[in-house]
Amino acid sequence: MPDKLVNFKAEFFKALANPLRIKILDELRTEELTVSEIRDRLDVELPNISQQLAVLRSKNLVVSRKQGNNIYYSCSDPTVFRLLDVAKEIFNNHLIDLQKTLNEL
Amino acid sequence: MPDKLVNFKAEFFKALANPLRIKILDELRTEELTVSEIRDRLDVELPNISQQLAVLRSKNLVVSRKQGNNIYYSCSDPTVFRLLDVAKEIFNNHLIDLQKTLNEL
DNA sequence: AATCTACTTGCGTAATTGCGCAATTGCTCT
DNA sequence: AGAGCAATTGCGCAATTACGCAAGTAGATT
Repeated sequence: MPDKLVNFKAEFFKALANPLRIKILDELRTEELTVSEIRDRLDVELPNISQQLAVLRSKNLVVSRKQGNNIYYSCSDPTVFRLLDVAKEIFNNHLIDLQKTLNEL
Repeated sequence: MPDKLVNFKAEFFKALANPLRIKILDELRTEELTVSEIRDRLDVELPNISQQLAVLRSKNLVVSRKQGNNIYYSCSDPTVFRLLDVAKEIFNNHLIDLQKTLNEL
């Protein structure tokens, strides 16, 4: 695997390696939202949201669009949600394994 | 999304958020390998490999099996590779977007 | 032009991470 | 028992990160 690709992946996963950023992305699954709307939904301080959005922006995970007084954020590539879904699948697999282990006791 | 799941995902992506760990996982795509074999393939200090394997182990991304003098590592859930593949896909999408932007200039 | 709104940036602190090096553990085989 | 090999652990340092708070910016509205 070429180094460029490996580093991209690492940077990419780093961007996802934070609960708040995952929650933000999840809010953007179906709609475009302003920073304040995200704040209201997640009940987190505005600067914190803004900062994590900046991280997501820098890794091109979200794009922003200014309209009037607001900045609307949306996900730039819906493929990202597949990552979240696969992660959930792995989570479920772990639960199943755990259950199997418990049943064997 | 429940907090348990969000945190799991964050922890999980954190485990993937490192070039060396990604390289290690990629080596384990097709075969079970000892720590020394991984070291030889990636040309990295042994303690470093061992440390990153410990991270992967703690997040249940790999499992180990002792045989004779060696410890064999393998990936516990091949679903993980789907994550790496989706990440590559996103990487490619970015490249395509970049190219489009360049062509428009 | 002054004010308001929406958002971003800067700063400080505490916590985490990667990695090089040395020391140690745990097996295996004489 | 002890030599030898494979792997892990501990330690120290530099770098990064999250997040709370305060200050700053930019465009809209009066």
